[in-house]
Amino acid sequence: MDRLTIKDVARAAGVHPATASRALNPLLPGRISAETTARVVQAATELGYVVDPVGRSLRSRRSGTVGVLVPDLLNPFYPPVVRGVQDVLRDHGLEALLASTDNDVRRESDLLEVFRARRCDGYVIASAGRPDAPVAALVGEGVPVVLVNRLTEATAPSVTSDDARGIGQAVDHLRGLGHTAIGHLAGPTAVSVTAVREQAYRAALRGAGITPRRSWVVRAGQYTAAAGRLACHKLLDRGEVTAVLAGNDLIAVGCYAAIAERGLRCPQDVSLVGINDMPLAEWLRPALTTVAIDQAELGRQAARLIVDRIADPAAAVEHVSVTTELVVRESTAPARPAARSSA
Amino acid sequence: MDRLTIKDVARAAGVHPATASRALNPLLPGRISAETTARVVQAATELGYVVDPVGRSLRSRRSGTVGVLVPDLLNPFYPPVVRGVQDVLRDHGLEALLASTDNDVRRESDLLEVFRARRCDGYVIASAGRPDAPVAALVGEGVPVVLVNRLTEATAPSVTSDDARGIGQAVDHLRGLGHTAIGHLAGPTAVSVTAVREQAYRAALRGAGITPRRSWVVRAGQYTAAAGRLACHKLLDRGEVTAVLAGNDLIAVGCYAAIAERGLRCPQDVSLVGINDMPLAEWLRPALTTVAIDQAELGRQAARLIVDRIADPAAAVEHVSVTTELVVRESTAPARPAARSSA
DNA sequence: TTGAAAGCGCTAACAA
DNA sequence: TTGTTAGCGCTTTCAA
Repeated sequence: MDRLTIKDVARAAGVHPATASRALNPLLPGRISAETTARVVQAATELGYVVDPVGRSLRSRRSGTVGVLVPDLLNPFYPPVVRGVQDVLRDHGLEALLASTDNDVRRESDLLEVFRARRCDGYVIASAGRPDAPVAALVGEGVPVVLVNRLTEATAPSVTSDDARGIGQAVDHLRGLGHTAIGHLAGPTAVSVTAVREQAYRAALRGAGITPRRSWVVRAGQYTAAAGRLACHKLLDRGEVTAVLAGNDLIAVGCYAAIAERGLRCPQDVSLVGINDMPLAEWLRPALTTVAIDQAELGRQAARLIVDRIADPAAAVEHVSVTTELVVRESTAPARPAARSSA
Repeated sequence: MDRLTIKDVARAAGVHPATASRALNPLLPGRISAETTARVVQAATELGYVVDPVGRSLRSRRSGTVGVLVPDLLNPFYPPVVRGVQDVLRDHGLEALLASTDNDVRRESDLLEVFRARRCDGYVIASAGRPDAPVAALVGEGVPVVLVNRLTEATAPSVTSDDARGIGQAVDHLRGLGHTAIGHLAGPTAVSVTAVREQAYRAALRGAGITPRRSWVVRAGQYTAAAGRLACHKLLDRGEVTAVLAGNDLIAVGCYAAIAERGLRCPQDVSLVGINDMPLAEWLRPALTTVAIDQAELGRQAARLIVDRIADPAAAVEHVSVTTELVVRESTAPARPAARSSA
């Protein structure tokens, strides 16, 4: 017993294969009578026919496939994004091809090559590099591309989280607790959200009537707990701040360790705020106060945009912003009258 | 400027397209002279030709694609597995199609349907359900399938982690610290590793000269921190155990919360051991003692097996076991002379 | 609205 | 070892 083809369906319905094909693709030009369509659809259903995407793809030059590129699948930020993308794509009969670039531009361009060979209809690119040549080339050729959480290039649609809003809330929250010396552990400069968050942090401080100092910002080499731990030690060595805004939750995780290693307590001695609200954030002790980003929503919006773009590559370039919200848990507390941290 | 085809390469090399095709696929029957091969390869390289997988797939009935099914991409256990799979597949010129079943058998069979339509050359199935119909059907049809961390069906190759080894080490470790009442928070019965771990736990206790009691085992409804917290409360309510072996690290995360909520301390009052050594395990406070499973290795081995199986579907069915190792951190300590836990 | 014919890019089968 | 031929399954012309 071999695989069913459109010919089998056509024969069963008593029509030409081309007619059957058209009946099963109702949106395409060349409409078929309701009767015929019904007959074909019934035949297809009864036989259990499913189109062969390979044959279709070869002829139609569409693959029903979207290439999804993330910088690091091991970072808990991305799986929910991917999930959101897949859910929406599936609703539109599209499949996601997923790959992780490991923050490597060379690898990114290799993977794009592979995707292109497979004739992806579009691309969702969340790899966090600054504007880079391969992606720019793609966009330049008019291939449908949606950027997620990347420095917005006006030429491609994008989805970003409105980090500034949540960071503003975080700073206000800390200010309300009496903190006036608030540090920031920024991520690596190679990642575009880093700059966004750092600027939002400075703006929020000013908005709260605090003049940010250079010495309050320490750069973590990566968005990892290990890098966060080191950076936090550096920041606390300076003995100025009573609260820390970590560049993301993984960096915050490193802060817990650094704070404890110095014999300090969170939140009594140092208040800590993360960004992302990753799955385990509420389970840390103390539970992490953090700027929640709805990652799945980022993914869903990205999928929506790419679906639109595939349907009409010439449509206006849309930029979507997903709102963020401070989630207050246990890692923030009123500032001590006198900071206990300095040497 | 259109896409390059094999005809372009053939023309440039002065040979027939079929010859060019063969030259670029050295493993296939019908060997080509070294000279010709060199000429073709050079032409292909110079022109920047890459085969069109769609055309190839239609003709050869191979897709260069492996369907990878995981139960839940949001569970930190799986991303490293996926990563391992992808790395090895890529070395063999194969791509992974990835999907998450959400522990839903219905969804699993839908996804397999999609994969089959795309003519995957093989399947790596890590969805954790007990032996189920769709997968059994696949195996029955002789389609290359590799099972990861599932109840071994002798008919399909499989990769499992040797949980018994690490669990044995964990129990010995606790015994050595003076614990004799060691509880276990088992996962849901629907997941096949649950039974494996529970049995290993009982066997290890007996091996350590301890008679396991029924009341020492509580079942968590899911492999999540929330379920672990509830189950841990139940276990501690019984006031018997001084140490807990959690069914996995997520369950262990819930235990931290439960222990703290009862005014107990880990590890002074209750020792805790997890299973998996997930990325954040070492960053929890206290750092989690856990049975490390090399998830990426699970993935790599699975990929190796599926590659072999695709090459020779009739080859002997191989079962690979990946070793586990106890990682001692800070969540385990000597048993207190008198347990402080009971009411 | 439907049918006829052609061909997407590639490689398997056969022939030389 | 290489060339010839044909066709994988589908959809898109073009014609009726």
